[in-house]
Amino acid sequence: MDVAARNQTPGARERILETASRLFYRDGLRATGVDTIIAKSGVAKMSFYRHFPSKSDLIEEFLRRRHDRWTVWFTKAVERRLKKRGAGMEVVADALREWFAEPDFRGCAFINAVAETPLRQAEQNAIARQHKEHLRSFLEKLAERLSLSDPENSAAQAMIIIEGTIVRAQMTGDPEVPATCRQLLQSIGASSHRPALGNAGSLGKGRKSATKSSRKRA
Amino acid sequence: MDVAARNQTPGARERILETASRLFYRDGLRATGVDTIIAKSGVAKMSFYRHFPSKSDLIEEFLRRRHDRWTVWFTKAVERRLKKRGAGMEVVADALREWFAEPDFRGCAFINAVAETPLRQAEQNAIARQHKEHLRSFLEKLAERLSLSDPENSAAQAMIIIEGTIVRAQMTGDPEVPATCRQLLQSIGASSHRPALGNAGSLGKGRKSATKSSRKRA
DNA sequence: ACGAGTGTAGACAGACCTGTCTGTCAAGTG
DNA sequence: CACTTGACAGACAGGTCTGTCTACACTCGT
Repeated sequence: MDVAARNQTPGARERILETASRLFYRDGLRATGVDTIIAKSGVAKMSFYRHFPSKSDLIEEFLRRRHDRWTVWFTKAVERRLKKRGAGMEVVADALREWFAEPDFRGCAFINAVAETPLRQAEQNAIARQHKEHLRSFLEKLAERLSLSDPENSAAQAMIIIEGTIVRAQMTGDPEVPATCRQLLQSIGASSHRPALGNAGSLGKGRKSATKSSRKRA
Repeated sequence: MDVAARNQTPGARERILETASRLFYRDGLRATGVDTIIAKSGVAKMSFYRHFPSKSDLIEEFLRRRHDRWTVWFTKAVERRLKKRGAGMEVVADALREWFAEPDFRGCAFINAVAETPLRQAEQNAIARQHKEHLRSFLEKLAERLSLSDPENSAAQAMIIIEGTIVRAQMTGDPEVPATCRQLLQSIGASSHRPALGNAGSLGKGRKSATKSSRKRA
């Protein structure tokens, strides 16, 4: 029996994961009980525990899956907009706007996960951190491609702006948030980029040693 | 019996609130049960329910209290640094650094509260939103005092940067985060401010109508 | 035909959760 | 002294949570 053969039906595992993803994101990890997931996905309890030995396993799988899907979507959304001539880091804001417009948007699943997880639960927090590091790395490469000054610092700035934008969108619901995000993103790493505006300095080589970020964590 | 007479002892209510504040912030709202709070604050169950008819009431009181205390601390921390000649919006980053250095720092209690609260719990979310609106308003007045261009827009930018900084500090623990925040804050509303660097435009009057933020919410 | 794998249905255990209730004690006040 | 007020101690109810277990059905490949 090959791999293709066993995946012909939607399957219990898939239904569980789909339901769990929706509920975990909408209501929170802790607020969603396994009984609810089992009932809503129309599955037997033993089927649930056959596929996921514990709720934690399901949560971790949910986070990994969410990382995969979100990253694929985000990368495409950015790359698509990047094709336009003269496009820069600010296209990220437009991608985010698209995300925020989804009717069930409730912030970043990873920020939310960390927010409701005590420090002792190591695994969940680790997955969330990895997701963010992945995003940061993507932005650093993007900064390089765009010939921004100091890609590492530019990525660090972009991360702050992006996280802030997501949180603001979640908490206020204000539709102006992506526009403000766009302004901010346009201002980073602007030294060797788009010489038309030509305002060098002021950012990226600010006072004191602003870019000693090579050695991290004390 | 006047008001002064009944508040002579530390009291059960105070102990409950103190314990709850610590546990709610450290472990999350949902992860902290009333039994634990009652046990750790050395109080009888009925004393607890006399002062707080339900757990929700305690949570709301916790949030209101946290808002009061944090706001007092933050205002002072900013005002103190603002006295220095030439100080601008970036002093906020230094205040945040001070906060992040606290050993039990685990992000913003209000972001965390919203993150773990399903949309249907209106009251908690409302208090959190009010807290953020209060902060935004403070920043707008600050922007005015500093003669930044478009105070409303400057405050909107600052909010994104601040929220992002808090989330980054919480998720990565990277001690460089406040420095990056500082760079970003220095770049906002820079048109009529600190003419030495003199890089006008590029921000605040970016492409399209970036500052139509007067009409909010659709 | 048979066994392995996957599924459903639902009882059950044991922990934990919020909230109620009874009863005792000590300090302050008329 | 009698009485009120606030606090303590802890049993209890009723619900929900995670996770286990038994029993039965269907579909494969061999």
